Amino acid sequence: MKTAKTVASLKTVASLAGVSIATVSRVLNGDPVVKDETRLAVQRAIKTSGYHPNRVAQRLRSTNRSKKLIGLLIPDIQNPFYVDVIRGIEEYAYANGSAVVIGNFSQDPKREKLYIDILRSESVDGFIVAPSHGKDEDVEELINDGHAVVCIDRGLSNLNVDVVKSDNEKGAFNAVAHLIKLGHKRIAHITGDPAIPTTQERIAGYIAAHKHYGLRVDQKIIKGKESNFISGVEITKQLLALPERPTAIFTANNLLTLGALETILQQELKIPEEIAIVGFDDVYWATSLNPPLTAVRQHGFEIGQRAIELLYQRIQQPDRLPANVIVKTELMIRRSCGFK
Amino acid sequence: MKTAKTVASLKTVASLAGVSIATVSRVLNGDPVVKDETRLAVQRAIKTSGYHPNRVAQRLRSTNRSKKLIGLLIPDIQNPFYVDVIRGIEEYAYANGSAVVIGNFSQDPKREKLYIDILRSESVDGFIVAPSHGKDEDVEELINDGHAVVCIDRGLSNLNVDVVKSDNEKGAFNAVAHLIKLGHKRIAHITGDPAIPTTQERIAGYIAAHKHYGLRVDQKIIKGKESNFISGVEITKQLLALPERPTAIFTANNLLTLGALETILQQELKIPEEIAIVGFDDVYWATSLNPPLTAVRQHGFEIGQRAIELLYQRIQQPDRLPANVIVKTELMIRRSCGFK
DNA sequence: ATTAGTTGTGAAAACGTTTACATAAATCCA
DNA sequence: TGGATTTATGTAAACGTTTTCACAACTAAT
Repeated sequence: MKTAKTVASLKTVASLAGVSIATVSRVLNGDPVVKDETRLAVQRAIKTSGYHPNRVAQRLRSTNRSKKLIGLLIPDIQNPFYVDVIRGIEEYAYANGSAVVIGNFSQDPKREKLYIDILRSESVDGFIVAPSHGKDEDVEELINDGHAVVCIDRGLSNLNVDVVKSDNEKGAFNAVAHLIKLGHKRIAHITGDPAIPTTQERIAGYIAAHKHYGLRVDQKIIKGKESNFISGVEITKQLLALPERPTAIFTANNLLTLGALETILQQELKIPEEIAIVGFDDVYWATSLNPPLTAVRQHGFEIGQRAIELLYQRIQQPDRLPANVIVKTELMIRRSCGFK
Repeated sequence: MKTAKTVASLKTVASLAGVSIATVSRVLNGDPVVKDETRLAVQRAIKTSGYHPNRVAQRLRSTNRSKKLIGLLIPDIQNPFYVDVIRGIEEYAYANGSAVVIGNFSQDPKREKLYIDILRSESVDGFIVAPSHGKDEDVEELINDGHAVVCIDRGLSNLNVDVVKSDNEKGAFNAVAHLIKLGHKRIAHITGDPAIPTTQERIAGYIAAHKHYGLRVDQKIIKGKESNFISGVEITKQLLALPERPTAIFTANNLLTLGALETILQQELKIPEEIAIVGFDDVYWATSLNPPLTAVRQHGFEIGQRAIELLYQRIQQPDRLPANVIVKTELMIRRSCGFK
């Protein structure tokens, strides 16, 4: 027969040590007031009973928490960028005895809302969110209700909030500048979902690079619909069918890059001789591609770390002015753009 | 000034509706005993007060939970296979109003233990675990203490427990058989960490295929140290340096595959003409590789789904006999092995 | 020897639920 | 009409903590 052992509680420990539960609680929380003798007795009782504090009861009772529970809302767990972010957050949480609840809402605002509700009623101590869009009312409400919230990857247009994100414009600028310096004159840009702020920033970087190097911008080869693989395939097809075909493509994220690569491969075009490519998002398999992919590296791990640091701060002083952390990107130059 | 609004509780709703908290609770839980009139009044009060049940209090009080909290222990969140598993679990959880707490322990048993402790004291309703090794005492203890546990990817040697995993041996068999049928006679196998059960099963499949087709097994070209990228690089180098070089490599997971690919690329060997490759783990970027990768597909999403289904069952009837679910694999034939 | 202060501990309330039990009101049947 | 039954609701305990307050036992000061 399998029955759940009744786990040791404060009461168990208290009677074992011959003290009240209050005293046990004091020992657990390191209250210096308890006599050394009692402390030892209690500690012994804790050991022998195998007591572990019940975090649920702790969370219900106290507002002043050291072992935190963090809610994390991720738009797409399949995207390796977010996986890096998660790892950064999780590393820090682990080091501080905190736990992380992850909700992966797959870019679906309805699902995002459900998760917010769940996490709220789990009374998590704070949220880290990549809002599904710039005007995300559910996240706004969360903040207005006094919850600690840090945004990653994208901010909120209506509200001043802690944000940690990449320097998207600069990253795009560098990528395109690299192509221009290699002699490319006709560079297409496959953008992500135009509704997402990062998309716009990357477009801005693309244009800025053209301006900076005195190259004309052709709006017809800046195209994008959604931020996924399919969209990458479709738009690459359109671009490759153009009478005046671009010599290079700059893709706005790793899924678009994959779509582009697959299409180029199918049409048996040589990279970089016939078409060069540089992508936003460096991924761990970029060096195993043939040829290895030149890519804009976002420091996802660091973004995650900064986000949770900010969140801890925000929990401690809710009135601190919102911070805006911009994390640098890095252009990883490999062979997919060719050499000069 | 930013102060947390005091959220509505049963008490708020009760006084608003002019009933007792017990009645409100009954309405919330769909108890048919309440009069329609009162039910309506209460529902109105719930609406206007914006009440959401506090899951922490619910969890503290009752043992009979419908909205579950599931603890998920993942060895390596960077591995896309586990990401698929997570998605499967999470999809089901979402559909049932449950939440998932993820702990990513990065193959570190100490970290695994910490997470188990945390999740335990968060009183999660059940655990889904990929044990860090076959004799995982922490997981065993969990089960012995009466918790609901389902293992994925690997079982427990000492204990009979619900397990969901791929048919590793068959998958490996098919991959190697495919190579043999294409005419390869000297096929190397880069294995994962020999301590992990799946590694052994895949080796068994490799050998079985050789036996089945009357091919001699050369133990010298079955090599492996760890299950990571570095190991893939190292062992591929050794294999390629062999006087009698293999014509094909079968890699035991996606990270090893990447290591192998990078090495082959660096040595400028042509795939599949000079060296063919087939990998365990199909990944979403396999079709964008040049050439596209032939791979054994594990149905991670389904594995996740089956696991959480089993977990729900186990929670409801703790004494049910442990199930052992084997999920089929599928060989995705692409161009990295060449054509006949 | 009395008072004042200090030190260590316990009793009890509170957090927001669920639920066993009690009870008031309404209905039934003889 | 009156007792038994049913129906709907309320009261209060319990879950495992934290925390306020009270208090007993000392110690120190007069």
